[in-house]
Amino acid sequence: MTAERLFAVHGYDGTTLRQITQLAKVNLAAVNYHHGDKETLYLEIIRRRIQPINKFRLIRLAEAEAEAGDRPVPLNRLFHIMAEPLFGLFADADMQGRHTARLLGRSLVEPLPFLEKFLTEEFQPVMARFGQALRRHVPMLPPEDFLWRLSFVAGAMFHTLASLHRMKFLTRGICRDNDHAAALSHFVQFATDVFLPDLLSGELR
Amino acid sequence: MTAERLFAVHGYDGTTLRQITQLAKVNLAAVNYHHGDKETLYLEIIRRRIQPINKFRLIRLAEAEAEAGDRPVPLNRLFHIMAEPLFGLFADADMQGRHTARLLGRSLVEPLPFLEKFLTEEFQPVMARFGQALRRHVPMLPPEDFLWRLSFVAGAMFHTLASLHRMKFLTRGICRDNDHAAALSHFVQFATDVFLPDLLSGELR
DNA sequence: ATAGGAATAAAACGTTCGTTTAATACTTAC
DNA sequence: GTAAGTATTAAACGAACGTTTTATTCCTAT
Repeated sequence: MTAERLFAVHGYDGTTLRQITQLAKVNLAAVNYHHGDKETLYLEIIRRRIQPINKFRLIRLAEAEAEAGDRPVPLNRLFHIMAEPLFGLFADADMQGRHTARLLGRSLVEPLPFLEKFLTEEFQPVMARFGQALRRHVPMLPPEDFLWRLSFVAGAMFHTLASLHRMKFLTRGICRDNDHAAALSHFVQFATDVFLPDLLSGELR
Repeated sequence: MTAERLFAVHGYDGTTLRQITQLAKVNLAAVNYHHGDKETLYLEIIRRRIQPINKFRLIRLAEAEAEAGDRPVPLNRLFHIMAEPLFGLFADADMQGRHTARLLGRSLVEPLPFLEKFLTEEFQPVMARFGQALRRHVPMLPPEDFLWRLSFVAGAMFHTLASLHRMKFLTRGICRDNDHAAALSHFVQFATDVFLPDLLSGELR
């Protein structure tokens, strides 16, 4: 979809229906006829991408927990389950996935009022179950500390999704653009380290 | 400034000059008379905030390095120098600082074409010096790994700046809104942990 | 006191926006 | 084959946008 790319690059307000319809070579009125208004179009695009991802994440989480039995799911596996479906978007054969990823990274940070309710409802279940599983690794960490760390890690992921397309520029040529495999493995390692029980017990600092 | 608040909340494209001038009770034409066009206004707002902060950070960095002599500046001090002037914006007596912080967090993530050159020139020197100082703590870490971690930590900081005003919502009431002191101390601890030499040497994992 | 430049104000400029209308083409079913 | 529903198109709508023009007020220096 052309709309997805333009929204990802220029944002909601920065994209016009005329840009979309001209580039996609469809009639302007068609978008209102099929999708209602601009806000609905945007929401449908987001939903079509996010819902399968979150369902998939919940399934993978349940699998991992069943497999782990009484033991907690390993940290790196937890973060892999959460991050892989998102970074995996970049692996699409066409360029579409990376636009999607960028759009998601944007939408999760930009506070579009008409999107807030949907995003909350959509992410609440997966965040709740993920948070529980993660919590088992650091049970005596104060809830506040836990949530600060989780927020930092989430911010790192969102930021990566939104800027993976210009990593080469940001790192002065060292890291490659759209290298989702490297991003995923480095992120999982990074996030795992942030919640290492031995680290957080304070005996290393 | 009213413009700063509106830009911070609704973004560049989502804010109109008419909103700004009506809320600020000034004439619409005055903004074009005094600032040229809308892009210039936005850039001036950003510059007026960022330049003092980056100058201050470079001074603090030089002080810390002089004080440390041959030894590297401690990790937590490095991150404190980088983060404190930004989170410190929330400490302004009026509400202005937190809008500024949110605006910066937004601007550093949203790719506004007319801003890119300025931001690059503005942040390149401080990032270069800071990167060097940080590098001394993990000299054998491959440059790629180093930059990935640095990118994650930067993303965490930007995201925190842009969303500190709704931490209570995001943490379901556990963390408070606009708690810049907690944000700073938790972030410094977090970032320090991410670059702990003992951690990165791999012997803990 | 007054001329001249700087700031403010009101009004209008031309564009572009999202959306709607109204007419036409296409598809499907009987 | 034709009627009914569905999809596409061109054109127009009113509103809002950033910016400019023109007129007026304010300030300052001689």
